[in-house]
Amino acid sequence: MRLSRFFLPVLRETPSEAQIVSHRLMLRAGMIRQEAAGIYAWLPLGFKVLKKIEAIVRDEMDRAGAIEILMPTLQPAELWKETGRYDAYGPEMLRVEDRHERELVYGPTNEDMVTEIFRAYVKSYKALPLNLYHIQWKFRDEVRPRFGVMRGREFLMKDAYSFDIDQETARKSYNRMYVAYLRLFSRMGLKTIPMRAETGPIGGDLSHEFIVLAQTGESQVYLHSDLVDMAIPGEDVYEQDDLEPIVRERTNLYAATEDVHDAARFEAEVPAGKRVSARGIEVGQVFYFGTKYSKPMKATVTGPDGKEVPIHGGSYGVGVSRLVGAIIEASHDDAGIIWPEPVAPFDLALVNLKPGDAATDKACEDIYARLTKAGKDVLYDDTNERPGAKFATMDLIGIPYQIVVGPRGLAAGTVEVKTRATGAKEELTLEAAINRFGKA
RNA sequence: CGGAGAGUAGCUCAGCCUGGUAGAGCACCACGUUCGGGACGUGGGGGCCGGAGGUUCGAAUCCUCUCUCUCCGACCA
Repeated sequence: MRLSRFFLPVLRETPSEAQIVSHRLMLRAGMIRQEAAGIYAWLPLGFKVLKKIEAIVRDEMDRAGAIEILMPTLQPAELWKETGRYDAYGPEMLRVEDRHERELVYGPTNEDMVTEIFRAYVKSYKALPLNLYHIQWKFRDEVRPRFGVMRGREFLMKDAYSFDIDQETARKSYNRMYVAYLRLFSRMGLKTIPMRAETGPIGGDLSHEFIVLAQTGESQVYLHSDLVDMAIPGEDVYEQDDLEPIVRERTNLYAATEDVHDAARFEAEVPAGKRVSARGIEVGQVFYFGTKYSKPMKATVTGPDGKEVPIHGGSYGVGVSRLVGAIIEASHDDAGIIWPEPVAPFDLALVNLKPGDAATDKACEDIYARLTKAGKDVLYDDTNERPGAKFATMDLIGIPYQIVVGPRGLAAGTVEVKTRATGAKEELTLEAAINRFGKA
């Protein structure tokens, strides 16, 4: 993409409404545009990142054996009345009426609907376990939206729902998602810690929140320091039938958000030198809720013994749009965002320091053409901005690598390759620079 | 939903107290000089001053109502 043809409305000044760093940087980098309180339009740069995150989530869910569907944003109110949540959910749920005066809700979550879909088709235990997920926009009419996309009213969420014949197998499904979450956040360059959590309005009795440690986190968390650098399971982990050991290794160590924090237990279970108290951002949550929905909704299957039993369910959410903010909170510096490579909006930036200079233009076009052909997503800054402004923009939008091409370097036969995260600069020949990134 | 604050140009803000036909910096456009870490000059475009009432000869400015947004708290992926 040529920057001169791209739509990248970067702001030099910080919009006054933004308080936290991720919100400020997302506005400055031209990633989002606020349209109403807690409601954002995604501009090209932000949308690219959102899609990258979504793709990683999807890929990991598929690996873990979940099956993607897509449920609508609007749901009939009857479904919610059937489970009693129409009243239980409160004003946070957006309710609308269509022209026939039928009540609809803009889905804040999908347990009710997915259970309805399940019960319509699945009648035998032989179809289990089953895990259906979708990635869809949700709406929760928060009293006080804030922090940009970190707490919007409209947000993109991946929600998966597992169906099992009994508690024991449901536990396996739960563990599978637990491990999938460890991997999926790690793949985005995030360190997340699973923590015991309250179950909230979703209900149930087994739940963990996945928390990114960040100084600007919204909640206080307490944990055993060994959890921080625990190895992430490899991609072949799903071949194992029983993931309990991996889960147990973590749940044996104390980790809790302040809602469920027990100071006495914390001190009893964690040696003084291992106690960590930090701020965190919740990016995912897993629940096991048993028959909470299957009983009232009569989502039953016939078991091997011929008896009809309600399925045991779990639900598993990832805040996809929130992750964009969370990643920035965890990875930025004074100059701007530092994208982890897997979620970066572009693989690398190519900076032409002197457009109009024949040799510089030619070198840039050459690099651009060859890297693009090699499958790299390159942002080519071919604008007439002054070099300082170009560097500031590139640092702000946080593309992992920059190839800087100018007459001075070319005279010496080199271009500069900069790594955003470390600030490291190398002088390479043009060929060396291309080869550095050109192997697709 | 309680408490606090803000709505004036795309962004950051001044003007309001003490009414008199709307400003600055940045951004944008043109020309020129510049050009390796956010250049400079000259000229230019852009605002029914959130909305509705009211007071007044006259309202961005005073009064009333209303909408929106932000912050702190309680609540949440």
